[in-house]
Amino acid sequence: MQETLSIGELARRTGCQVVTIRYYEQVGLLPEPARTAGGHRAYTPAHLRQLDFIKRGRSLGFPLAAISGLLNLLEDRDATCSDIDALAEQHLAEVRAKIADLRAIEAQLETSLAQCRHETRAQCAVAEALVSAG
Amino acid sequence: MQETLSIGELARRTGCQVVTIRYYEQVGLLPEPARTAGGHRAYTPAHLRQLDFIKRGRSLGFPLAAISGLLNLLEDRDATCSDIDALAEQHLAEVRAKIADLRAIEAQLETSLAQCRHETRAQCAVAEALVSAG
DNA sequence: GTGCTTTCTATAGTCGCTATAGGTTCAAGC
DNA sequence: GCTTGAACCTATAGCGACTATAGAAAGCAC
Repeated sequence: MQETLSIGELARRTGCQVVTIRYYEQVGLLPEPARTAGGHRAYTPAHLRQLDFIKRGRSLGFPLAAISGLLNLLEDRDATCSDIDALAEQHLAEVRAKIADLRAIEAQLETSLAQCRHETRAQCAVAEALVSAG
Repeated sequence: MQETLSIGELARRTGCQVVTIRYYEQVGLLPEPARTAGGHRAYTPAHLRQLDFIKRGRSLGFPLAAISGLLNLLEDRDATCSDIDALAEQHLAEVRAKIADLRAIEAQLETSLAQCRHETRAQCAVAEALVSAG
């Protein structure tokens, strides 16, 4: 009937790892595929599309739970564009918060490293920043 | 002889959580303290200083392994300032790499959200970015 | 001695995989 | 038909840095 894909082919086409695909199935993110007589997974093109979606979501940093929510929204005929955008907005806010955190860390490390004269260990500015309050 | 601190006091003074302090002991980052007759941990001011150090390292995003390395360097009389700075430089590079990743994600999310007209679900730019290659 | 808070240990869960062990199936070549 | 080697199967444990839970014991004020 339908052409199917082995888990290896699916991995190659999506850029996911085989173990990761099985993991997605285990946590309910990817539906269980049919099996061959020998018990090997036989995926359909629909699985390929869904895994592509998951992969893109992951590359945007969405956690698996959010991707699961997005998949539900896409299947829900009553869901609106705003519902989808709300998830993306929320994620964007988290991404920006992380960037802000990391930039503060970057600035502190830069300052300490710039101040350091690389002379004696006792005067190391990096050590200083860690030992005393700053 | 020496005034000691309970784990709760140590937590309050350092801003760590009690369970986290016990975890640090478990993984060998904080030395095992003496115990009271009843088995409660009795910390010294040296523990307080070390935990403060760990806390500052964590707030700079250093992984526990790096903090362990830094602690060893501080105790090693032969270690130089450059040894310490090398660890910080390496960490700074990792922080910058993460920032770059997150900024790319931020830009993509911003673009999708800006393009979205919030009209029909089928035309949602965010969904579009996830469903089709981009 | 009576409560109440703090502390104790041990275990399991979080997230998103990754690694390992030990076995089975499949596809191609002969 | 048979062999070989790759791909596949399940189950389990590990990563980092905690967090949560349960049930018991200690400590301290009144």
